[in-house]
Formats: sequence, structure tokens, C-alpha cells
Amino acid sequence: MKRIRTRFAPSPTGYMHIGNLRTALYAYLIAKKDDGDFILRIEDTDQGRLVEGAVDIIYSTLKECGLKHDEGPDVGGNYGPYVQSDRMKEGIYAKYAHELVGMGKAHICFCKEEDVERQRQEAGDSFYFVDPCKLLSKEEIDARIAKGEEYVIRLNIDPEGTTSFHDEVYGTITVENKTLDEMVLLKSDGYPTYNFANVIDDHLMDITDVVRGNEYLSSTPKYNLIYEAFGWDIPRYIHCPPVMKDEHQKLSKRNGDASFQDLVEKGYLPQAILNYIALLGWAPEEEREIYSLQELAQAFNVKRIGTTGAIFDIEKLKWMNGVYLRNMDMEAYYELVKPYIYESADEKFDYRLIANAIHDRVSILSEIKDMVSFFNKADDYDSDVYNNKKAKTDPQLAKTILQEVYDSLKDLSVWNNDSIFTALAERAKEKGYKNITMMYPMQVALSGRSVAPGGATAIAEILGKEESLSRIEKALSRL
RNA sequence: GGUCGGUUGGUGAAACGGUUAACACAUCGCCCUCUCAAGGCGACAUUCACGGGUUCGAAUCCCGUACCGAUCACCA
Repeated sequence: MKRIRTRFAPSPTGYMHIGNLRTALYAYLIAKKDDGDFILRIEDTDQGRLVEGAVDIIYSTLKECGLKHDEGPDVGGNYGPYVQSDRMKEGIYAKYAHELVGMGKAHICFCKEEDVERQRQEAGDSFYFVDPCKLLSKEEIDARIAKGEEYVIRLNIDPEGTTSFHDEVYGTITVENKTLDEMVLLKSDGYPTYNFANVIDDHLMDITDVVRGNEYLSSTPKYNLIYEAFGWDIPRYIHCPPVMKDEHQKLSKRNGDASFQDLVEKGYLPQAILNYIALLGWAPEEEREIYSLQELAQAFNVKRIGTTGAIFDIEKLKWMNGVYLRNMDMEAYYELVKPYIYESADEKFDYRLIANAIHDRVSILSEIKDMVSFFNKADDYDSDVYNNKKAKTDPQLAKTILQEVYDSLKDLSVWNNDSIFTALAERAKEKGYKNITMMYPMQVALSGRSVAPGGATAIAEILGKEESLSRIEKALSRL
């Protein structure tokens, strides 16, 4: 069996969006499942649409995700991406296009773009472009070229008959040739069209599996016609369903939808994002959802890619990101979380204790800032925060409870979670209170919040004795 | 409009002619618990867009309808 080779072939026209990334992921997984090669090729044949920096974003995104490509031109000791505009300079696309002309499979066309466009407008739906240039004699063509007249090269398509191709996810699709038009292969500026360059490079680079979005489904018959004209092997086609924003629209940067970069900035882990999008349009055989990149490559199976657009559900990503955070070993987790704690909690506090307190409740890194901001200064709050159904507390009761708390803690010599808890639990028992009735008012006094991470005693430990007592006193004075 | 494709719950989805239609997220209960989370347990599609057909039997096969999407460039 031939070594599997896939490629990710984005055009540098903007940001890397989620749907694109998923296509890259699938291409990578398909190659890696069978120990094959994954190639990165930048398709920049439209000089008018280049966006500066776009290649860098593609590059850095793939790198962050661990989607490493296996070959490419040497760039400072590393593999760079293949770039079509560079390859174009070597004349390879023009060479193949002219070769087809020589074989009688394509022809030179002098028609002006605007003229063809106007005909299209006038004819409306039934338009089928019959190229008058096909009738030109060899001498006439040569003469016009010699004169310097601009031309394009178009593929010859017999309008009779049908063309079929097989797609690994959508099955066999057949279309009538008369619905296909004689596409331009080489543009008048000498650049190849996307479709042509794509076929040439896929062939030259020995790509065995063409992985791309299903919007290419309808142009695939034309690809086949090019392969057939050259007599080349046709690759396996794997068209992926779109990643949707909602029932109607695809996820796109244009609509202001979150890109990979945006998600990372919000505090999602690249690995979690990758894991999540792998599941958008593909289902593993086992009942498992958490996979590392390596495990995905193991488990991936083209047969289980779906055909329906999948809506991107940020809630589930959030959940999955939380799973990744909780599964990390404590040291890595701590290092990751530290800078976010730093954003709103003073360094005099023990970050490890804070990290510990928020461990089970963080799902996105960016929410940590708000989560721990009360350490520096308790939130302002209204006294009805003391009303709590479960603790059966109200502002009135809270006042007596806080006094109890204060009295139990003011002479405590060892100040840590355990000692604080023990002291309060004892006092609660003495007075006939449930623990929660004792703890809840303290939590409010210390944080100003009805919901705070870690529990009242853990917060007290982090704040320290002096600060804790002062916050309780202050709360007392306001009741 | 032509052509091509799709249609299982709020979401991702499994099922490959015979199951109580998995599982996960979300939601809602309950338990645990010093709040919230996390964790545990449970509820949540009498039904697979709709209508016909084939079959002893259909979410699964066939046909039609509806709806959604893609594509019809010297853009990728």
C-alpha cells in the first residue's frame, strides 16, 4: 500500500478559523493514523487577495496545536511550507497547462473576462459558455500570442456524458458534463487558478488523500477531468461537513465568530479546542470523548466522518476545557493558572492555596481574574446577601453568628484551613448550629459574595488571621 | 433558477432491517458538602422533517414533498 500523504492547503486570505483548523486536524489525523506524511501548502495564487501576516497566523496556529508538517523547503534548518507563488516562478503550472494544450485536452482562449461575464449575465440560468477560440487555427493563435495579446488556457470538456467521482464520506456523486464549464487553468497574469494549481501540486507532491471542506464537492468533477486529461491517479477524496455557527451560517471570522486565537485568549487550551472540534463531524467508535492528539490519530476513522453540518457549541467546549484543567497534574496546573491569579490577587497571598481553592470550578482561564478578585478587597455587598435558604441565615442571624465566629477565631494560634474549620465546627456544635449556618455568614463577610471558591475557611486561611478578623469586624459593624 | 448534497432531542451524536433510539454537553431534580463548583444518582426523543411504498418487521431500503446548505468566477 502506498504511503499515506495528506496536505493542508489554506490560502492566506485572513485568519485561521475553526472550520479550517478542523480540516487541518482531520488531514493530519488521517496521515498520522497510518504513519503517513502531513504537508502544509500555502495556496496564494490570487495575488489580489493576499493578507499580510496571514501565513504567520496559519503557521503559528498549527504549531500551537502540535499539527507539525513533515516536509517542505528548508527555512533556517526547519521545514517551511510549500508556497505556490514560489513554485509558480519555476514555471511548473504554465508548463503543465501548455502540455495539456499540446495534448489537445485544453485550449488557448483570448476572450476578455468582461465579455464572458456579460454573456453570462445576459443568458442567465441557461448559460453555457461556448468558447469561440476553440475554432481558432494554430497559426492565428500563434500570431496573436506573438503580438502580445493576453490569453488564458481553458480545459476542454465534452458536454456529452457524465462525470462521476467517489468521496469517502459522501459516496459516489455523478453530474452531467453540460453543467460543467470549461474552466480556466492558467490565468492571463500567468498564475494558475486555484483548482489547477491544486491538482498539479497534489499530484506532484504525491498526495494520496485530499481532505477539504464540502464546499468543494461541486467542483470535484472538474478536478477529476484534469486528472483524467493527464492520465494521473485520482486521489481519495475526503470532504468534511461544515462547522456551523447556527442552523444557517457557517462559523466564520467574517461574522465576528471566535477564531482559534480568540478562544486561546479567552483561556481555552489548544489541546481541548482540538479535542472538541475533532468531535464536530466525527464520532469515535468507543464511548469516549477525551482524546489527546496522539490518541485521536489512533482512533480516527474516515468512515465515521458525518455528512451534516455541526453547530459549534461553546458550552461543551467549556466543559471539556474544564476537564483538561482538572486532569492536569497539579504542578502544570499551577504554572498555567498563576499568571491569571496574578491579574487580580496580590502576591502576598499564597497562590498555591488560591489555585487549589479554584481548582474544581475553573473552566476557562480568563474567568479566574474575577473569581479571585475579592482577596485584595472584599466585594461591596448588600446585607441581604446574608439571606441563604440552605444555611437558614438572614442579616439578623448573621450578626450573632459573625460575633461567634470572631470570638472563636480571635485567639486561635494556628491559622490554617483545618484549625479554623475545627474551631468553628466545635463552636457550631456547642451552639446547635449546622456547619453551614456558621460558615456562610463568614464567607460573605470575607468575600462579599454569596458564591466564592474554596469555602469560608480556605478563604480565611489565604487572607490570613489579621485580614480575616478585620473583615469580620467590618462586616459586623455594618449589620 | 440549474446542479449537487443534507435532514435522529436545545447541542454534539450512536444505530449499519428486529434495542426500552446508546453516550456526552446543556437543563431540571436529589445526594454529598462550609456557598458555588467538582463528584454521585436520577429525569429529559412513545419517536428519528413529512407523505407514500417495499418488508413478518423501517430511524435504517425505494419514491415523492418540504425545509436547510453548497456551488454555478481569470476567488480560494
